[in-house]
Amino acid sequence: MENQHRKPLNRSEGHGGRTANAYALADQIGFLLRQANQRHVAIFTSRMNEKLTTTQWAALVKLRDLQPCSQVNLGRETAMDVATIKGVVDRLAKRNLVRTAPDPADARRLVLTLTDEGEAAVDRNLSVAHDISEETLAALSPAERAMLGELLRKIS
Amino acid sequence: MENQHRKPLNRSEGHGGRTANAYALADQIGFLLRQANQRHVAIFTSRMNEKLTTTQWAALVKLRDLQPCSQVNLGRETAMDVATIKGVVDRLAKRNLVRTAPDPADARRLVLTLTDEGEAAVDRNLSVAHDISEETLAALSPAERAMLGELLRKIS
DNA sequence: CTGAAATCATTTGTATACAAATAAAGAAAC
DNA sequence: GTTTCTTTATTTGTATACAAATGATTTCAG
Repeated sequence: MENQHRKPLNRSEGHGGRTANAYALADQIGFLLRQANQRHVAIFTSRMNEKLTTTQWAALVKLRDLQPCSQVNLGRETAMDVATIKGVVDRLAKRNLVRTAPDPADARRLVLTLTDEGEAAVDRNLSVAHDISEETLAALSPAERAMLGELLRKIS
Repeated sequence: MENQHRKPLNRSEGHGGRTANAYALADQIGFLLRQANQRHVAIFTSRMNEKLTTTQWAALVKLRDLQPCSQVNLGRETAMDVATIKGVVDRLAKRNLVRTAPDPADARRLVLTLTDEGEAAVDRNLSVAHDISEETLAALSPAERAMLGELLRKIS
């Protein structure tokens, strides 16, 4: 039934010299970013073990490098909003991958560290994570991968 | 307090010849895509009128080109899961920007069209949407923009 | 003509994503 | 020492995002 009975009408043709054809969804950077991200997440979900999500993994890996670390700082380092990192940390703590404790020096703060299970989960999955990035970028040459990284950093 | 008392330990050093330093979150394609997407969404949200979200806008613009169109098809064309497009269409219908009706030829289907208000909202915001993409890509030269688009398509 | 497979839509559940409001605690200014 | 500002964390609400299950309807194979 799709479009079978009705010819598409470019309603804004003639308006201000810019036709509707000038704006194609498939060419918009937002659309391209969303699609690329979705495919990456799908690859991640299908290959990562222990039902870890992309953001849970990011939090674990970053915490391993920064620990001990405050929750707000971990959120900053992993590009997550304060409400988002709260939820991610809660779920990781619930799975006993992360330990939380009050900061003796500053009662406002929550101090995060990886548990032994958390450290082990990171160790076990580093090569998997590497393979995930590899699969996401499989269609690109090494030079193209470097270029993509540079261009994405430029627009972030 | 961050890392003040504890030197970072690269626990996996010596394991299989690949150090933890080989996996830096900030270099991962997933992280870069997520950050670029977040910045784009923030720009979109701050500039788009009528509290339209990126996915609502995508649905409106695509529907304008495809209408009349089934819900499942609109979801496919806008890279949205069947549960997701259902929610997006519900919110647009609730705002009277989209009309839904059963398909006389196929009782399984929901046929979508834009209302007059929906058409008007698209017309009013095409140049805004164009400016949003422009701002997202402002740091890139025309050649870099084309390259980014091509690379993102290759990994989608 | 009948049964199986496929399609479309809805629902439920879980996980982000983030704005905004709120509260507690620490830092800074006076 | 007090007041104001900033920081950290939690909570609430709204919007995706998608897997999985379910039901109705259409299509296809035999």
